Order: sequence, then C-alpha cells, then structure tokens
Amino acid sequence: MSRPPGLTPRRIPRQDRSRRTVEGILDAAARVLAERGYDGASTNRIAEAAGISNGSLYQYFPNKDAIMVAVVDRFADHLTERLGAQIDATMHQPWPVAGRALLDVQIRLFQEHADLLRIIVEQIPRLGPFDKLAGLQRRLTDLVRVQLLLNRSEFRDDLDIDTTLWMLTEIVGSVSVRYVLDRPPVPHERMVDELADLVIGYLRK
Amino acid sequence: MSRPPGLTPRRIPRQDRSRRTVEGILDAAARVLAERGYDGASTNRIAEAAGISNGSLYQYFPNKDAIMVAVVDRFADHLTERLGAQIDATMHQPWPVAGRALLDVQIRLFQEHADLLRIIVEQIPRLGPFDKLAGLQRRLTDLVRVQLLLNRSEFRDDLDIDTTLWMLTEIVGSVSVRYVLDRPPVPHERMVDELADLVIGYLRK
Amino acid sequence: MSRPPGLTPRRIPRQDRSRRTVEGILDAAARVLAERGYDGASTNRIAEAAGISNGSLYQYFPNKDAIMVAVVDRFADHLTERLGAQIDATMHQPWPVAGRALLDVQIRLFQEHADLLRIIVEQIPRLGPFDKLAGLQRRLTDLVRVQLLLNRSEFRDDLDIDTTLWMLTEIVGSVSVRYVLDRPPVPHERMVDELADLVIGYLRK
Amino acid sequence: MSRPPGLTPRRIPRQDRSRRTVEGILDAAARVLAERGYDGASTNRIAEAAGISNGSLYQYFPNKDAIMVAVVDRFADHLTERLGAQIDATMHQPWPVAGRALLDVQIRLFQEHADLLRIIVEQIPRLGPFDKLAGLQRRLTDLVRVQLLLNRSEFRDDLDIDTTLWMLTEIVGSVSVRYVLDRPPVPHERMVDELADLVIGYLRK
DNA sequence: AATGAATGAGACTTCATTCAT
DNA sequence: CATGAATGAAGTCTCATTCAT
Repeated sequence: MSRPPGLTPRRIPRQDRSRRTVEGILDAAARVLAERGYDGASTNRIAEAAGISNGSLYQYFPNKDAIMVAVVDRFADHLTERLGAQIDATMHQPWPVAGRALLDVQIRLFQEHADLLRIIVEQIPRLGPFDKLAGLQRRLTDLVRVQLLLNRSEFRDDLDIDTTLWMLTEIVGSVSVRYVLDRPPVPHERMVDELADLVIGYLRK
Repeated sequence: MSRPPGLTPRRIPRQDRSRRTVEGILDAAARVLAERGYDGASTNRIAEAAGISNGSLYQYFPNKDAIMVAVVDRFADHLTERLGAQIDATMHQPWPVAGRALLDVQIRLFQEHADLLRIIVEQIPRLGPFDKLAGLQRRLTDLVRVQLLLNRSEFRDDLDIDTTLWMLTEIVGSVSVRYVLDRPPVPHERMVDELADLVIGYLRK
Repeated sequence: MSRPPGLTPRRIPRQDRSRRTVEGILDAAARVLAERGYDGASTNRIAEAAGISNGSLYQYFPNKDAIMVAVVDRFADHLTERLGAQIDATMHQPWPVAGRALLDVQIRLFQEHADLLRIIVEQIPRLGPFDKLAGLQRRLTDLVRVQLLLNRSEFRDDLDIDTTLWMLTEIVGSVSVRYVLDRPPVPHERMVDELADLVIGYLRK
Repeated sequence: MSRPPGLTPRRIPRQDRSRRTVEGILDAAARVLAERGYDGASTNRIAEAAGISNGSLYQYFPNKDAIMVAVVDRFADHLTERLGAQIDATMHQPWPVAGRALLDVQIRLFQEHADLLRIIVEQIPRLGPFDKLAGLQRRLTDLVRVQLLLNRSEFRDDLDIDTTLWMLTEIVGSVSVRYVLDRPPVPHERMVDELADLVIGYLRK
C-alpha cells in the first residue's frame, strides 16, 4: 500500500507542519510561563504568542493542562537526552570523575533553563507529578545504585542502599535546583566541588 | 523588608468573637488548600468552610493572598516558638548534641504539620518572600554561623563560612521537608542520624 | 407638664449633641464627595470621616441617599440664606444694580463651594431633582418676574414673560456654573459684566 | 489628547456578525441607561438587553466605561456628520442666516435624540473628556471664531474674542440642551428666534 | 444610643472551552 | 484545518444595610 515516492510528500509536509505547530505552541507556552507565571499563562495568550488562533490550540491539545504537561515533558526529554549523552561519554571513568561530570552538566542544564525550571518548581507542583520527569529521576537513581553496588568496598560499611540512594538523590537534586534559583554568591566550579565533597564525605569510610 | 500594605491584615480584631472568626478563617483556608489545592481555594469556598459569609473574609483580609500569607505566618510563628524553646533548652550543650536535638525537633514538627507543610511547599505560589518564615530561617542561620565560628578548630580549614552556611541550610531544610512529604521508608531516628552524619562528614577535617 | 428648669438640660444637650453629630456627618459626606466622587463616597468612608461607627449613620439617616439629599439640601439652604440677604439688601436699588449685585454674589458663592457644586452638577443628577434647590430656583424666578413686570416699559415690547423668564434663568444659571467649573481665563469682574451685558442686550428695546 | 488605552475598544470587528454585535451592545447600553440610570446599567444587564452573554461584551470593550465612551462617541459622530452637512450647505450665506440655520438643525438633532442626550448629560459621569464630542465642540468654536473675525466691523468694538467665544459656546450649548430636556412651553421656531436674538443682542454695537 | 461584626447580593472581569463559518 | 466569535461559570471584591452586644 505504499505510495509512489513522488506523491507521499503531500502528506509528509502536512504532518511536518503539524509538528512544527506543536513545537511553536510549546515554545510559546514556555515563554509565556516564564514571563507571566502559571496564572498569567492563559490559553489565549499562549495562542497569541504562538501566532495562531485560540481555537487552533484545541486541535492539538485537549485542554490547557495537556499543554503544561507537554511543556514539562519536553523539558524532561531534553534533560534526559543531554544527561544520557553525558553518561554515555563518562561512564567508563572512575565514579568520582563521572559523578562530578554529571553534576556539572546537570547544573549547567538547569542554569540554561532557569526560567522554566523556576515555574516548574514553584508553580506547577499544583498539577501533580509528571511521568517523564519521574522517569528521568528513576533512571538517575538506578545509575547511582549500580555505582554504589559496584564500588561498595570503597564506602562506609553501614550504608543502607535504599536510604543512601534517597539521600543522595534528594540532596543533589534540591541543592542544584536551589543553587540555580536562589543564585547564592558561589561560583559554578565551587558549587560542583562542594557538592562533590559533600557526597564523598557522606559515603567515605 | 516589611510586606507591601496590600497583604497585611485589615482589621485588628478587638472583640473575642472576631478573634475566633480570624482563627476560623485560617483553619478553613488551610483545610480547603489541602483538599482542593491553591487554584481550588477560592475565597467563596474558604468562607463557606469557615461558616461565614464571603463578605466577612474581607473585614479581616484585604485580598485572597493576604489570607495565604497569614496561614504561612501563623505556621512560622508556631515553628519559631517551638524551635526557640528547643534552642534555649540545649544551647549550652556541645554542638553535635544540640544540633542533633534541633534537627530531631524540626523533623518532628514538620511531621506534626505535614498537611500544612505540603500546602506551603506545593500549593502556595511564591507571593514574594514570607517575612516570618524568612525571619525564622535567618535566626537559624545565625545560630549555625555562631557555632561554626566558635568551633572553627574542629572543622576543615578550607571552609568558606558563607558557602558552608548556605549549603547546610539548604540541605537540612530540603531534606527534612522532602523526608516528611515523600515518606521514604526510613525511620525517624535513622533519618536524624543520616542527616547528622551528612553534616559532620561535610564539616570534618 | 413642663419640667423644672434645672432638669431639662438633660435632654437639651442630647438633642444638641445629636444635631452636632448630624452636622458632622454632612460635613464628612461633603468632604468625601469632593475628594472621591459619588462612587467613592461609601457609607463606611463617610462614617470614618465623621469619626463615628458605620452603624451610627443609620441612627440619623435611613439610607445613603438620604445623606446625599441632606448634603444638597444644606447647600441649598446656605445659598438661599446668602442670596436672600443680598436680595433684602439691594432690592430697593434700580434693577440693573440689584441684578448685577445678585449675579456677583451668586458666582462668588459657587466659587466658594466649587467642589461640592461640581459633584452636584456632574454626578448627582442621577439622584433626580432636589426639592430645596428647586425651591431656590423658583424663588429667584419669581423675583425676576416681578422686576420684569414692574419695569416693563424699559424692555422690548415683544417679550413673552414666561419665555423670557425661562431663558434668563437658564442662561444665568448655566453660565455661572460653567464659569466656576471650567475656569475659563476670564476674571470675575469681567464675567459679571459680560453676563450683565448679555441680559441687558437681550431685554432692551 | 488621545484617550488612555484602557478606554479604547478592544477587538476591531472583522466579520459582519461582530459588527452587528457591537451595534447591538451600544443600542442596548443606551436603552438600559435610559431605563435604569448609570448605576443600574450593569454590564450584566447590558449584555442581557443586547441578547448576548456577558463575556461577549468583553470581547469588544475592555471595561464598562469603554462602553459608555463608545455610546457617546457614536452620538458625537452622528452629530458631526449632520452638522457638517449643514455647515457645508449654508456656509456661503450671510452669517445671521447660516448661524440661525445651524442653530435650527442642532436643536432638531438634540430633539431627535433627546433620550440619549439626557443620558449623556444626566447619567454618564465625567469619564475624563470625551474626545469626539470635544472635537465637535472645537470645530464649531473654530467656525464661530472665523465668522467673528470676518465680520468684526458689524460688532461691538470692545469684544474680546476668546471671552466672547466661550460665552457664545456655553450659552448656545446649554440653552439648547436644557430646552430639549426641560421641554419648556416654547415652540421650536420661537426658541430659535430667541436664541438668535440673544446672540445678536450680545454682539451688536 | 453606639459599636463593630456580619451579611449577602451583586458588580466587574477573566478564561477555558465550544461552535459556526 | 483554521478562524474568531460566543459562551457562561466562576472568581475576587465592595458596599449598603442589619444585628448582637
């Protein structure tokens, strides 16, 4: 049933355009969110910022929350991709090196998207949990678990894996986020070092 | 740093009846927030939950956000009082003992008011800084600063006081909050120990 | 049934105080009206400006409109009294002199109470006609009628008394009011002269 | 001197349907104003009278006052058009003839729209100056100024142009309006004559 | 009488969503 | 598919008025 190649473009561009429209909507939504906050991000304003009519929004999303979720999901995808690349690139190195590198990239990523991050952290909790963000969290946790197990001999004997995992995840996550959002007068390199020291001090014998 | 006039309470309750009304409003607001989230916490619903007419709300608060601020302020007052008592009681003991005790009480307090804590963290959008909560935070930070200076000889030589203060505050704060809200399968005692270890590991030579 | 004089004061001061309270309310109302306009003159604000509780307003006036009417009535009484004195003082003089003097006083009076006049003219028409103001208007009209009749020989022969009366009243009234409210760059004396010329030009043979 | 942005219409109607909606809103607003006064003319009632939902009002007007302004503006446009036609038709005639004709048309126009005129004068509080009405006023004033200058030799020598202009404008305006609103028992022709006599008596040597 | 707490109708306005063209 | 007009529920807040003390 495949059409002759000369005719298929008819449909492809359409899907392509549709995809670009969706991207445009998400860009606009992120922009409006950053500029006016969750309460100020009305569907009308998003449509206007995206350069389409408000009616068209509903061709692509069933309701407003779906847009918000898509914005966060896309952000999660972006983080996943970039952190994944970093993981692939450094996984073979000793864990302190790899961990430090991952930390570095994560903070950098947060900083790049500080506006959106602020909205997600401060205003969107109201929407409840986000699947993709949770997935990323799980993936990182698993990574740390493997490292903990592989290098168990280097750590304190009394480590409870699950407790330690939870602690590490929370600490690294919260501190990274707060660092980016509160802008304390600590340079990036220093912050990475502090966090690394903190983790090492926590794990070492 | 005092709050803009738009968010301060309106009428200072003189009669007994009205003092009870204000308490009722704050209770109702916390309840509605917990049940329906920030967006669902309309002034109408809060009034209904408090068993008063919506007009009465505005006898005491100039607008909706002022109610939210008052909810948080009342919580901050409670925390301040309880933590203050703890500080007075243990300040003369060695810092690891006093610190651990303070940690213990703080987590216990959070647990007692987990519902309200969740509301504040997840539902109330940032309305500018909350004066009273910030005051408590400052007070605790100052306490830690004094201890850091008094016992400097016991710690790493390369500590930068301000950076360390920020790290400690963020970590202890975030982890305590997340512990109470996420309910990881870690017993209270254990969590206090872990946090204490974490801090000590971070500070020691 | 008259009480011994030594005891009656008990009641008189009370009525006196009551009268002063009413005056205070009217003063406050006029002040608030001038400062915040009709829509901004809420009963609460008037009570506050009068230094009494909102509940007390309703001991003296059955509702808000009654206050407004009383304010206007008191203004009308004031005008009536002052203009009446002027009439008594100059009625025996030749009509152009007496008329000019009356005009002069009227504009002066309007100027003294420009704020209140503005509210009455621009915002209170909504309340419908005011008896006392209408009474004053009637009284002045009657005065002019008498003069027209007494001095008929000096005027155009084709004057229709009622038409002329209406014209004179409207012109003098409207122009005086607009002069005070619009503040055109014409000195007081000049304005009185112009109006007098206008009237004389209209009446003369 | 252009109106603050808060009072300009919102959406420029493109489709035919919406143009009719706007007309309907203005008609309804005028009707409700006439029947219930300014304070009774709530947006809800206007919407109901227009047979649309209250939300639709706000597609076209940013707030209630903008509707009021639009009502007045539409009236001013109508007056401008009709008076303009009259001016074009009689400008070449001697000034007493042209002036009388203009006066005649103005009073006729007011009479045709007495309801609306009453609303504007008695009910619509001053929302800042009405641009279009002021424009018309300026245009008429300019016309009179030109005539005063052109025919200076026929008038009193001591005329101050600006004072005279202000007097004439106020008198003719106020008297016309009051004539239509108060319905004194004076026939139309007679009123035009009286006003013309008044003006001539005021100007002549 | 006076106070101030309480009331509740109703005003203006916004916004997610639907629908006719 | 897109547009933009239309919807109507719901939200925040004010205010004249009443009531308990």
